[in-house]
Amino acid sequence: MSFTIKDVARLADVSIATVSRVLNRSKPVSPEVREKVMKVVDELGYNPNPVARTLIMKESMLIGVLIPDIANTFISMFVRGIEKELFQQGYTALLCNTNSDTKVELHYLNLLREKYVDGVVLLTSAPKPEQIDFFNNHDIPVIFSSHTDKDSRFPCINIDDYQASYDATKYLIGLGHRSIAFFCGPMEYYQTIRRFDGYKQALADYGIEFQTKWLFARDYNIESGYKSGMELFAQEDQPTAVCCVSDMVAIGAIRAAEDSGVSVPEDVSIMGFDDIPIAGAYRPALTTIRQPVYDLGAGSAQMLLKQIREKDNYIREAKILPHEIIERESCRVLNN
Amino acid sequence: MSFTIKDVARLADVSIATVSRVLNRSKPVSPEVREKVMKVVDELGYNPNPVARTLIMKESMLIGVLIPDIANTFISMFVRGIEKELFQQGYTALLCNTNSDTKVELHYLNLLREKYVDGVVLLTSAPKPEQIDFFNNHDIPVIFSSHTDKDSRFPCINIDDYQASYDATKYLIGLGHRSIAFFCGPMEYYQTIRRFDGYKQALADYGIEFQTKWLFARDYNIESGYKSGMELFAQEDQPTAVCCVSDMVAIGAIRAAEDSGVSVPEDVSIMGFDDIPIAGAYRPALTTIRQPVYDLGAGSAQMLLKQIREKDNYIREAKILPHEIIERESCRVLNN
DNA sequence: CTGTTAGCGCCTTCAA
DNA sequence: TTGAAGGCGCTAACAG
Repeated sequence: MSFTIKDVARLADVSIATVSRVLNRSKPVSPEVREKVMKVVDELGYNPNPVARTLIMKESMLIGVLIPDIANTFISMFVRGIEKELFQQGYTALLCNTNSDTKVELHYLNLLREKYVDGVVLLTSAPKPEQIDFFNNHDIPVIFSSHTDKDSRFPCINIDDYQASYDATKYLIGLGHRSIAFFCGPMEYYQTIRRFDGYKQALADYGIEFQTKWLFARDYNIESGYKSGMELFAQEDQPTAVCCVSDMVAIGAIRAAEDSGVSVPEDVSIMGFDDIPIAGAYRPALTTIRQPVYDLGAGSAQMLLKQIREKDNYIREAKILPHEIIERESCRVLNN
Repeated sequence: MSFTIKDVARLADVSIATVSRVLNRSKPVSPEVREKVMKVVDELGYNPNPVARTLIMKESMLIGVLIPDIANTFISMFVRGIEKELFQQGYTALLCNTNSDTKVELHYLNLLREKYVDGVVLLTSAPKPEQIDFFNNHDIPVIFSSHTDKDSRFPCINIDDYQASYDATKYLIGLGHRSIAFFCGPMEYYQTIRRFDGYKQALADYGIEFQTKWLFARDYNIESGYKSGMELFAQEDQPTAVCCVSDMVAIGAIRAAEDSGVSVPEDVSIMGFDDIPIAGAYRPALTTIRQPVYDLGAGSAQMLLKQIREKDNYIREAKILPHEIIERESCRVLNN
C-alpha cells in the first residue's frame, strides 16, 4: 500500500542511497538531483518507514511517559505541557498508565526500551527501587518528575515540597490558627517526609507544639482523607485547621467534617494541596497550594530533550519550580 | 547490550531459523533441541527485538487508544477496562491524548499506522469526517467507543443515549417534576441529538410541553453548565428540575444555582450524567446516570481483538451496554 | 526435523 | 557527488 524508498529511487531514476541522502541531509547532493527526488517524494506522499529506520538508527523520536494513575486529574495539564514541548521538536509522547503497579511499570519500561524510545518521563513522587534499578542498568535518558532526588542520581523536576508545606502551615498560622492537624501520605515516601518536615518546622518557628494525635498518615485519595477526618473529628480535643497533602484528601476531610457535624470553614479550616481542576468548583471551594503542573510537564520535556541532545555531556539537573497559595473558601481567619 | 537471535543460535549450536521456530512455535522442533534452545534463551534472558519483528510481520502487538481529553475523569476507568483485556492477550495499549485537536488526531493516527499498531480504539462521542476518512482509507481495525454509528460503517460500543436521557427525564417526572430544563451539548453531535430526543420524548409521553426557553446547548464542561445555569436562574419562569448532559455540566449548574441564590435540591433538582468519580463526593452529591465506563473499555478491547483475529470474516457489531440511575442528593421529590 | 538463504525498508560505509 | 553492497534483527520459504 505504502511506497518504499525503492519506489522513489526508481521513479526519480537515482539510487536508494541518494534518496536517503536528500531525505536525511546526511551527505551533499547536487541541487538538481535533490529537486528531482523531492518532486517524486511529494507526488507519492512518501514517508520513510519509521520501523525500518528505528531498526538501524536505534532511535524512534518517541518519548515514553509513565503515569501512575490516569484518574489523577493533576495529570491532565502535566501531559499537555509535555506534549507541547515534544511536538515542537518532532517528538511524540506515548502515555503509559501503570496504576502504580510495579509489574505493569516494568512491563512498560521494557517495552519502551525494546521499541527504542529516545527517553522517558517518569511521573512519580515516590520512585521504586525497581525503577531506579532499571535506569541504572539501561542508560536510557529519563526525568523523574514530581520527585526530588535526594541522592541526585537522576535529573528531576519538582516543586519544593518542604517549602510548600511550610508555607501552607504558615498561612494557616497567619490566619490565627494555633492548633493544626496534618493529613499526610505514607511515611515511606520521601515526598511525604519532606512535606511533614515543612509542617513541623513552621509549627516550631511559631512556637507551636507538634501533636502526634493530630497527625494522620494514609494515602493521597478521597477515602484516606475521609477516614482520617472521621477519626479526627471524633476526638475530644480538636484542631481549628487541617493541612492536607492533596486536594483529594482535603475533599475527603471536608466530607468527614460534614458527616461529623462540624462545618468548614466555620468550625475548622481545611487546606488542600495541588489545585486540581475541581478545587475551585468544589463546595466549599478549596484554599490550596497550586503546583505549576503545566510547567512541570513542559520542563520535564525540555530537560529530557536537552539530555538526549547532549548525551554523555549532559550534567544532571534538579529543577525546582515555584508554588503558590490559592485563597478560596475552605480556610477562614480565626478571631477570638 | 542486548542479545540477538544469532547469539542464541551460536550458544545453542543451532541455526537462527531453529531458534525462531522454537520461539514462535511456527514449525515442529524436536524436544531435545527445543530444550537446548530454551536453556540458552533463559540464561541470556533473551527477548526477540520487536522492532525487527514488526518490520517483517507488519504487526506490533500494540493497540492505539485515542482519547480526546485526558482531563475527563470519565476516562480513567475506561482505560483500565481496555488495558485489562489487552494485557491478558499479550497486547499493550498506547494512550494518545489529542485534546480533540483534529491535527493532533491525524498525527497520531498516522504515527500509529506507520508503527503498525494492530488496531485502534477511538474514544469519541462525535467522530469527525477526517477520522472517518482515515479508517475508510486505511483498513486498520478500529472500534468507535462511546459513539453510536447511525450509518453503521464501523463497529462501535456505547450506552443507549436516547434511552438513558429518556430515563433520566422520566425519573425526574416520577419525582413529581413537570417543568424540566435541559442542559445539553452542541447540537452538531449526534450524541447530543439522541439525548435531546430522549428528553423530549419522555416529556411528550407524560403530556408535558417542551419549552425552548429551557433548552441550553453548550459544551460538556463546568463552565458551560455554569453559564447556562446563570442564564436560566435569571429567568422569570423557572423549572423545578434540570437534566444535564454530563456531571461536569451539573456541577457548573449547581454553582450557578448557588450564586443565584437558589438552592439544590430544595428549589431546583439537578440531574447529572456519567457518574464520574467526584460525583459522589461533591456537595450535594450528584444524582446521575451511571455509564458502565469500565465495561465500555473492556468491551472495546474485546471487540477490537475479535476483529483483529477474524480479519475479513469479522462482521461489524454495535454493542449497547446498560446504564443505571444513581440516586443521591441533588434531586428531590416534589410534593405540593 | 533442521540449515541455508533471501528479504522486510532503511542507512551507511566503500569505491568510483 | 553518486551507486553498489552490506548489514540492523528477525521470519519464511526452500532445500535437504
